[in-house]
This record gives sequence, structure tokens and C-alpha cells, in this order.
Amino acid sequence: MDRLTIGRLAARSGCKVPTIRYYEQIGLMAAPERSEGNQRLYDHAALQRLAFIRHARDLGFTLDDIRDLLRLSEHPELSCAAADSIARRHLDTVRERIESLRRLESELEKIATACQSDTVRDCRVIEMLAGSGELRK
Amino acid sequence: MDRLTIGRLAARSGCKVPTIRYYEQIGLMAAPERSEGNQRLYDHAALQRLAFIRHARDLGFTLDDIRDLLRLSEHPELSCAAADSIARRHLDTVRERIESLRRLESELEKIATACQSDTVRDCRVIEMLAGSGELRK
DNA sequence: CCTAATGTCTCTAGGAGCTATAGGTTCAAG
DNA sequence: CTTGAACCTATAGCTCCTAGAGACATTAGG
Repeated sequence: MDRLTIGRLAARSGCKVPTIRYYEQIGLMAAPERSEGNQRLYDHAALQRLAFIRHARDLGFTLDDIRDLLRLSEHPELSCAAADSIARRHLDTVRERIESLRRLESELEKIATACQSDTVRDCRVIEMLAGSGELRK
Repeated sequence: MDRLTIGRLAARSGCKVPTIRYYEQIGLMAAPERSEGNQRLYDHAALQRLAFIRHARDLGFTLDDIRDLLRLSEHPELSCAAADSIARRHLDTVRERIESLRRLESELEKIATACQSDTVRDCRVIEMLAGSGELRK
């Protein structure tokens, strides 16, 4: 027993209610059973699955990645190389993102301290953003 | 002289052709003059503006932020406090993003090295993603 | 037991920032 | 001159939700 309404499921999983319905709509979550009054009732397995999705989303996996991972988890006889490669591929893009955000951070730091004058004319924000060597010849 | 077709502008700015047309459509880039045959012809100023936009997008600014910054750059008599505050506000969110990506990175590192066995049954990727303490009571 | 508040239902539209497609015109190279 | 690439417009689609309207269900208080 121990059935959860969608609201409670949302509270426990950290997803929002419409998001859960959306996941059902796109087939990421199975349609759960309904109460007499047609309200969705979820079991513990649904909570686990949703928590998995939520966590993976937080980690930046796309819904497609997640679909793959979930399919893998349902077929434990398959090689885990696939799951591993999804994670690895993801790690690469995360590292790239961190790198470019670091560059951004230092640029913004410069900007935020560069502003000494009080008109844009002498302010460096604009010119810094205007672009340094991004122009290809 | 030295007019650029949209394709060349795309190549030099790093934006894609449809993206440039999209920016025109939403009023971020002005409609440029046209050739006899109705093709867009851009000047150097357009290239600079687009490079600015591109760079700012790479840095994670929203199109709305960029619109603000561009407006500021067109009115050098205004205070640069506004430009500064946009940058500052952004710096905060950038730092948060870096933080959470670092956490993500280390989590993914664990995952990517955890896979020693060759069937999912014994693979930790799935179970690691399944979620640790995210479940609220 | 009744009522009011809250939760849930479906359906539809919007939003950010593009990207893709279709069906046609124009341009530059050979 | 002819081909093929690049360009044009217009429209639809993409990802991942989020918000709103209008109606039914459930629950807590009095």
C-alpha cells in the first residue's frame, strides 16, 4: 500500500507536478493506476524511477540519455559499457563547460571591478564583451 | 565597401545563418541593406555587433541581457552602473554554476571509474544515479 | 454532515533560443 | 550557359518544461 498522490510524489522526488505529468506524456514515466476519482496513484517504484530521473537531470543528462540509462537498468544482462560511455561522454562536456565558465568568471571579475568612471563612454564592460579574438578571418 | 553576405558574416562571427536571420527577426540585429537580388549585405559594424552578441551568448548572457548591454553601448552618456550591475548579477550565477558543475564532475568521475564488471547487474553507474539522499521525507 | 480550501484533472498555449524543412530565386565558377 | 552553392520567405519543430482555464476530488475544520 502506501500509495502517493501526484502532489506527494512531487514533494518527495523534488519534481514539480506538471513535470511529472509531462514525463508521463512523453513516455518516460509509465501511466500509474488511478483512484476512484481518477487521480494518479504512485507506488514506491515510481518514486525511485522519478528520483533517478531527477538526479540525472540535475547532473545535466538529457532526457534521451536518461531514457537510455533507464532502459539499461531494466536489462541487467546487458553490458554496462553503454551506461559507462554515456557517463563518460557527459563528463567530457561537463569539463568543457567548467573551463569556459572559469574563463567567463575571470572576465566578469575584471568587468565588475573595471568600472571606475561613471559613464559608459569610459566603461570597459561593453568593449570587453565586444569580443577579443573571436573573429575568424 | 567590403560588404558581407549573410554566409560570410556567419563564418566570421561564428553564428549560424538562420540564427542571424532570427536575431534580425527579434530585433536584436537591424535589418541590413539588400542587394539587387534581395540578399542581405552587412557592413563591419554589423559584424562587430554580432560578434558582441555571440561572445556574450557564449558567456551565458540571455538575449535580454544582451539587448540591455547593446542599448547601453548606444548611449554612452548613460551611467555605466547599469552595465556593471548586469555583469555583477551575472557573476553570481556563474559562480554558482561552476560550483554545481564541479560537484557534478566529481560525481561523474566516480561513476566513470566505477565500472569494472561487464554486466549492468554489477555496474554501479545505474545505482549511483539512482540517487543517494535526494529523497525528502 | 456540510462547507471551504486545497489538490487534482484535462487541454491548450507559451517561452527561450534556436534549427530544420520546403519551395523558390540569385549568384559565382567553369 | 549551365550547374551547384548560397540565398530568400514562411512555417513548423525542437527541448524541457511552465502557466492558465475551467471543472472535479479530497480533506480538515467547525
